[in-house]
Amino acid sequence: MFSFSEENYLKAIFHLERKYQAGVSTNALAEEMDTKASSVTDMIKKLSEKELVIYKKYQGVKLSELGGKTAIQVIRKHRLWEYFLVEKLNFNWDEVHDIAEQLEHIKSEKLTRELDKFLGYPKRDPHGDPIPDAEGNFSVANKMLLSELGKAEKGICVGVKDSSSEFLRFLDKNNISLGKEIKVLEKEAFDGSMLILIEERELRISQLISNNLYIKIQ
Amino acid sequence: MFSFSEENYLKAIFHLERKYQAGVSTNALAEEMDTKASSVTDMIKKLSEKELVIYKKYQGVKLSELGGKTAIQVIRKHRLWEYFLVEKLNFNWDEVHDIAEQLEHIKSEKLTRELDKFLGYPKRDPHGDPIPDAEGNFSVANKMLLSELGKAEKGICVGVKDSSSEFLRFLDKNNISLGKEIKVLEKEAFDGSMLILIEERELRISQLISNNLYIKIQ
DNA sequence: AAATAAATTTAGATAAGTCTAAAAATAGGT
DNA sequence: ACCTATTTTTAGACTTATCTAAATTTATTT
Repeated sequence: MFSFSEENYLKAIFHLERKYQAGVSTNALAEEMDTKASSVTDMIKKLSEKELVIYKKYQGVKLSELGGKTAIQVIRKHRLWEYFLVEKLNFNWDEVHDIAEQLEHIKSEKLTRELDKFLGYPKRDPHGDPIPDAEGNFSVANKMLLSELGKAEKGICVGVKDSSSEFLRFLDKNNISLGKEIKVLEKEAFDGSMLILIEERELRISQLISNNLYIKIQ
Repeated sequence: MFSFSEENYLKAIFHLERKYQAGVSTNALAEEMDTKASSVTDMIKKLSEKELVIYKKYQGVKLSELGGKTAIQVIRKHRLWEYFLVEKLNFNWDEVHDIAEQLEHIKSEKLTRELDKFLGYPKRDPHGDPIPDAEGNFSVANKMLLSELGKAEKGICVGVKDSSSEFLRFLDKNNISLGKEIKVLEKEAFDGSMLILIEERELRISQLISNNLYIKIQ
C-alpha cells in the first residue's frame, strides 16, 4: 500500500496531466502540492522506483498504468465521501473538501464498494465531477465553461472548476446550483462580465465567475 | 491537533488505566502498542510536553484531563464508525475493527456530530461497548463475565471482551450474539467449561469463551 | 544490605518526508 | 553557437516515529 503523501502526489499528477494534456513538470507539481521543487524531485524518485510514474531526469513525469489506476481509486474515494457528506450528513458543498481529503486515504476496498452501493452508485460528486466506478471508468462530460457561451446561448450548470469554499458560497448566495438553466443575456467585451438569466432572475457576473462554472449545452 | 500515533498511544493508555485501575507502566504500554519500551519512553515524553499525560521518570504515566478527553473522543469516533459499518454498510462485527482504526483519526468535529445524528445517537457499538456522547459521557455498564455466573444463573449477553475476528466468528458460528439470554446449566470445576442454554439449544463452552463474554444479570 | 534481576531510560541509527542552498542541465534570446 | 535565465537535481540538514544496544534506576532475593 501507498502512503498518504504518495497518494496525494499521484492525484496531483493525474489532475495536471488532464489539465495540460501533457507530462507534468517538477515546478508545476511543486506549485500544485504547495511544496518545494526539491521535495517533488525526491518524491518522484520514490514513485518511479515503485513504478507508479515514468520519469526521466529533467523531463518531467507521467503516471504509469499502475499510477493512473491508483490515482483514480483515490479520486473515486474522495468523491464518494463528498457525496456521502452532502447527501447523508447534511454538509454544504463548500464544507466537504478538507474532510474528503482525509477520508480518501482510508484503505479498504470493501468499504469503498459498500459505500458506493449504500449511496446508490452516484455518478457525480456535489461539485459535478464524475465519480469513477469500481473499475475506474468514468464519463468525461461534454461540458464547457460558461464564459465560452455567446449572447443568447443557454445551458445547464453541471459543475464548478474552482471548488474553493469562497466560490461555492458565492454561488449559494446567488442561488446558482447544479442542474439549473443559465441563459446569457448580454456579454461585455470590455471586462468579460455577462448578464445572465437564471430562474427568472437577471444577474451580472464577472468573468472570474463565468470562467469557473461548467455548462452543458443543448 | 495530534498525530495518529499520539492518538493511538492515548487510547492505549486509556484502556490500560481502566483495565488495571492504575497508572500505566512503560512495558505494559509497549506490549499494548506492539512496540519497544524505548519507543514508548520517547512518545511518553512528547505527550508529557504537550500536557496530555502526567509522567515522572520510572513512575509510569496517567492521562491528564486533556489526554483523557482526547482519548475518549478517539474512542467515540472508533465506535461510531464501527456502528456505521455494521448498520449501514453491511459489515459483519468481526470485520470492522481495522477500518475503524483508520477512521477514528479523521479530524472534523462536525463530521463526528453529524455521523452520530445520522446513526440515531447509538449507545453501543457492535461489540457491546458504550459509545461516548459528544461531551464524552458514557455508561459504565454493570456487566460481568459469563465465567462469573454460577450454575442455574442466567443473563443477557451484552458485550465481548476479546473482539478478535477469530472469537467473533466462533460466536457467529454458534449463534451467540448480543441481546440473547444465556443460562448456565452446568459448570465443570475441573476445566472451567460450562454447559449453557441459549435459544433452546444446549452448548458446551470452554472457560476461554466464558471469560470473554459479558453478561448483564437480573 | 549487598547482589542480582527486571524495568526504564539514554544514546545513537534509520526511514519518510520535508527544507535550504548550491550545483547541474535545459531552454531562450541574440 | 554562446551567454544568460530558468528549471531541475543534488547535498546536507531537520522532524517524527521507530529501532538496537548500552546505561541507569527500581525492585527483589537472599
